Amino acid sequence: MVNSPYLDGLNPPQRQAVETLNGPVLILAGAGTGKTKALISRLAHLLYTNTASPGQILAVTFTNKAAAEMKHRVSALLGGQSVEGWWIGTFHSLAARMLRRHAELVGLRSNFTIIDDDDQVRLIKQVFELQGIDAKTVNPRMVLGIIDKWKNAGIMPDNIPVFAAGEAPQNLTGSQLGDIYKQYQARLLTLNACDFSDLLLHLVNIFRDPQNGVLAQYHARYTHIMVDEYQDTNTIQYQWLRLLAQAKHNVCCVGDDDQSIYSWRGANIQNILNFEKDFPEAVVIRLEQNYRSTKPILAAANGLIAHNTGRLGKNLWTEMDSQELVRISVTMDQSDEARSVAEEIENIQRKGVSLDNMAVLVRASSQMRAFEERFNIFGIPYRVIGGPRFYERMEIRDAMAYFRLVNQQDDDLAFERIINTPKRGLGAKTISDLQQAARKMHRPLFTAVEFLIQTDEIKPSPRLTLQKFVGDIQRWKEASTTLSIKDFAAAVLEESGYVDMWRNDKSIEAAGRLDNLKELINAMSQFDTLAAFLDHVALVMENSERSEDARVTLMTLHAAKGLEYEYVFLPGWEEGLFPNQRSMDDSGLQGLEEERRLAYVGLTRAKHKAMISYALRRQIYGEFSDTVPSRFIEELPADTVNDERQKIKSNWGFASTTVTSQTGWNNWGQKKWGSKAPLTIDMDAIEIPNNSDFKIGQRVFHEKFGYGKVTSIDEDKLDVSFEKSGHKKVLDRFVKAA
DNA sequence: AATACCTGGGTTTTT
DNA sequence: CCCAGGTATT
Repeated sequence: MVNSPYLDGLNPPQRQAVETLNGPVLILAGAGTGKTKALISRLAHLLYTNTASPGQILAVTFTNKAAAEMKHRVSALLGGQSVEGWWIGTFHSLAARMLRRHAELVGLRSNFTIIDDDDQVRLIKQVFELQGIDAKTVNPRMVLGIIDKWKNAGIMPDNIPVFAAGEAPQNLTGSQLGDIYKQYQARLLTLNACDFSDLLLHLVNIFRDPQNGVLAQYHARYTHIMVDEYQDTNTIQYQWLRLLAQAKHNVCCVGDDDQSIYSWRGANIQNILNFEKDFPEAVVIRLEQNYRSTKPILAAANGLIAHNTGRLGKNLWTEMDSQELVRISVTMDQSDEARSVAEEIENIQRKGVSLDNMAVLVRASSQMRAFEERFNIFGIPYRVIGGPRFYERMEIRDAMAYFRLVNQQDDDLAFERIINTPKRGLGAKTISDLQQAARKMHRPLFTAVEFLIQTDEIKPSPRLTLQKFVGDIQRWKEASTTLSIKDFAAAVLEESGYVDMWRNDKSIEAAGRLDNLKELINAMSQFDTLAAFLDHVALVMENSERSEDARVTLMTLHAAKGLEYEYVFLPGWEEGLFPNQRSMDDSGLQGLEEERRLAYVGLTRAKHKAMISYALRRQIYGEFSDTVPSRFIEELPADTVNDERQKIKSNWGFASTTVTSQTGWNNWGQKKWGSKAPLTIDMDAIEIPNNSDFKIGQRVFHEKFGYGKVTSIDEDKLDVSFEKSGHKKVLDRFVKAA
């Protein structure tokens, strides 16, 4: 065999996973067991042994990050060789690439637009209007959610489920929903566009039609298929895979049923079981040695996930001993929680640990604000992953609409978005006239307008404006083929008056928006064609914000999958928040178990130390409510945790009190959580500190805020007027008498 | 047609 | 509480 450095340092099951090149392979790989390493080594092995050439390998990942990582590592393994053009990518990006070649088979043209969720909503609202459905009584997003679920399950408009009377969601009838779905799809075709889920749905439909011979082409092309994060595949993705793999059966899927956290998006753990059914000769390999976390962390995670039923079963182990247990702590409220995390971050940093090695993983993005605020006060640099995204900003979407319309004139959504942005004096009336005319002509808006401006149908003033607009688009279209992408973009934004619109805007955000537009133009320079750039934005949608300096990472648990950090903070472990109430209401025990898997994912991100916390009160929609600690805390084996609440208990010595939970999250919607019986909270475990030893007017010292005078006292909360930091509400245990 | 107020709904998670 | 979208007002 050829030199094979990638085989060094693999443990026996990893090595088996790498060397079993032919036939179906299912790798059940626990967190931190080196599955990516195995997958990448396997890809290298396929090449080194001449089992497959790059063009014959299809490597599918779930996230763009994972795809980028795989490309990067494969390239490194091959001595820096470029992997450009290899079939490594997410389900959606690979599907888009394929669909562009066969678009006409489903009634699209190859330059079809992939619309974002903002446009989806706008489109569905238009469909509502056509059907006389009031968008105020029926939530468009909900309906889109239903349609998307169907799409992810491979359900076409003509075979949607039958709803019993009154059973259909959103107070619509089943036939109404079917009509909406149908019209939505029809509108998409008219716009020469598709939504995200369509990429796979269309392709599966193409594959299923033997007449066109497309599937046979791909069967001949791809000899080996690999899939990462297999537990997160949904039905349509699975169908796509199975169709592609059914000829040669050389398919290798890597997954962990304990990390399945996307069932809400249609992911189906059953796919793991289906795999063994569809490919009965599959070799199943388990990777169980964890190279990431210490024994206490792993024991805590194992103990927690053991509460789930219906697992495939896995026994993760590690050789890494540690005295550092999983810390559990409690704070007064979320800002207190954020402060305590910030302080701990500074403590860890003082020990010489880089901020890059620390992460705060939250259940819901609404939790992030408190941390961002506190990090800003403390001056702790942080990066947010998965927050408001660059490409979702208004100015970026506007700019993109210009580019989209230049690329593809049937894109009415783009047309509508920019026709009067910046203001060109075209009011709602004119625009709705145009829409009506276009509808009558059965033409996209742009084509209709192209025609109308040659007639006297439109009044002189809007006519002139539209003539200019149409001329601009046509000219830019020309420019897009002659100029560099960057110059083209700059020209469009400048000549359209869009940049000027923000230059003339005196609001505070205007400068930031201009910066973002500059950044957009810069980002575009990496692309050869406009189409390539548009695809990138539609499919990747992520901030490529790469900063040199060390930062704490703040993100959701979902976004954290696949990542690892030395120190991991897990705040907000409260009933209702985590496990999330809606998840449990919607999906019952299944929902709870998915939440638990999410907790498992969180814990197993930590290499050295995990720190769980919760707040006694949390503000939801501006209102404070009392919380109950997450059941997951109880589920952690006692010998794996360092429960700091115990210390508080001995310090304050309080009796147990029965609290009837009337507050909780019941202001959130109409739902009340869990309150079958009054909840008994062990007040020993919760800090209600002694009455303050402080008196009004007393001079005190606070670590962060310095010296000040107490102005009022409310139980344990002091109002202090600090000499340097001004008036603050602080907890008495954070100040000393001075 | 452009601005200023107001209301109601939202926060689970994302390719 | 905070935002987007809608309505009222100019």
